[in-house]
Amino acid sequence: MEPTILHADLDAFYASVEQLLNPALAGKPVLVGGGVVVAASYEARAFGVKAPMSTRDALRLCPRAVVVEGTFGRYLELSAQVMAIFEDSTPLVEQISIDEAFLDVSGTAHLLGTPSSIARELRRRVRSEVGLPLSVGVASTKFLAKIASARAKPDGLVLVDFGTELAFLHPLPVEALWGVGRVTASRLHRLGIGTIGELSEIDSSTLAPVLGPGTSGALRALSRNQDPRPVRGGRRAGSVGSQQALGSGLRDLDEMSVVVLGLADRIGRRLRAKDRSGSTLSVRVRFPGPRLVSRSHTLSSATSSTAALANLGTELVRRALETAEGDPVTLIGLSVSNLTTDQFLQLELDIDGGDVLRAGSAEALRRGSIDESVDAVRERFGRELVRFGRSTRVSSDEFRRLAERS
DNA sequence: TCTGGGGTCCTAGGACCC
DNA sequence: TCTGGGGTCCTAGGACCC
Repeated sequence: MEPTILHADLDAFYASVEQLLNPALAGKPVLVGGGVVVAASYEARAFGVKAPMSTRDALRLCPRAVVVEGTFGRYLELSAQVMAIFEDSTPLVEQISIDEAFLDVSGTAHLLGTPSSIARELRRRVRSEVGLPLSVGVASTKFLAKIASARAKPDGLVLVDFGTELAFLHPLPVEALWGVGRVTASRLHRLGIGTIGELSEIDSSTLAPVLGPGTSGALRALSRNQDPRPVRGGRRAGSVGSQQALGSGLRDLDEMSVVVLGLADRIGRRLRAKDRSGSTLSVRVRFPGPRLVSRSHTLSSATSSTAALANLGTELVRRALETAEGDPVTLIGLSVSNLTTDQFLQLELDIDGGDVLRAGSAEALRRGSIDESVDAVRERFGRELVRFGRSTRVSSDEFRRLAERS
């Protein structure tokens, strides 16, 4: 018997795709990104280049590197092809980013062979059918499989068999743990803890005051390879967001509201394309320092309307600015959470003095041009949209006529 | 350290309800 | 009106990941 959790991770994904699409780049150091390196091929990493690093610094380390801007749409396509191959080996696939996923093969191992032979087959198929290198870790828990796949890179396979987990885990630095970043690592170092083995020996009365009871308990459990989290298939995103850096910064709220409108439009379109709506809008504003201020608001019903997100977003930015004392804003981010899946949408337009027009919209109509329809209705009546949420279907000839005119 | 843009999860306080 | 405890939701902030 072998452990049945796999972590499959594409190697230097964006850079590998660029090398695949343009064979002239194969075997050469490739940097993907603009001002910042988002991904670096292994040939570039050999010179010490890492993401994220400024392109200027990266080129100093590796002057022969080829810089490409990146083609995100192609990355999504190839990612979907790879995920489809994963789905062939088990229905329990939990995609955690564009280039990696957990697989639980406990249900299919008796049909397809041992977990490590399934992992070899995944690597072979992704290489031959998509053309990309894939590394896989096989272990008894999720986080250990993830550490194993990192050890397998580039283009390898690592199995951590039953009984060998702690011997594999304990010599590693605490930074190898999923969830230990810069802050937590430096707190652990101050306690004299450098390796996962040392972490496993520390008692909670020492650790909890430094990291808090939650993080302390979780890390102590991980250091003993205790990770009960199951592989969850069919997970959907819990939030949709977009953000924009603003260079040296903006001070004028009108200029910021233009940025907010652009972000709201991007988010609104992505939500509508997925038939989803959200009821909580969060705004993140960065000031020099850097200082981050966030403001959020929860609506009584979910929305995917560009106009509604933009109006509320601008209001939240205005509230965030109250803390700023004239500092320039260097970044604005918008994010919609509390997502629901749309079935039908109902519009209520406040026309005048308590006289409310209700108009229902069928899904097909909403998909194409609901925002334009809303804007057309609003223009026509000169009133603000007051409610835009999920509801049961209400048919309305009046609305259809208005929408058709737009 | 920041440079980008997309996310997840956790914590803690306060409001509100039973 | 205050006594108590428990649960949920909202908001703000922070750490972390790719």
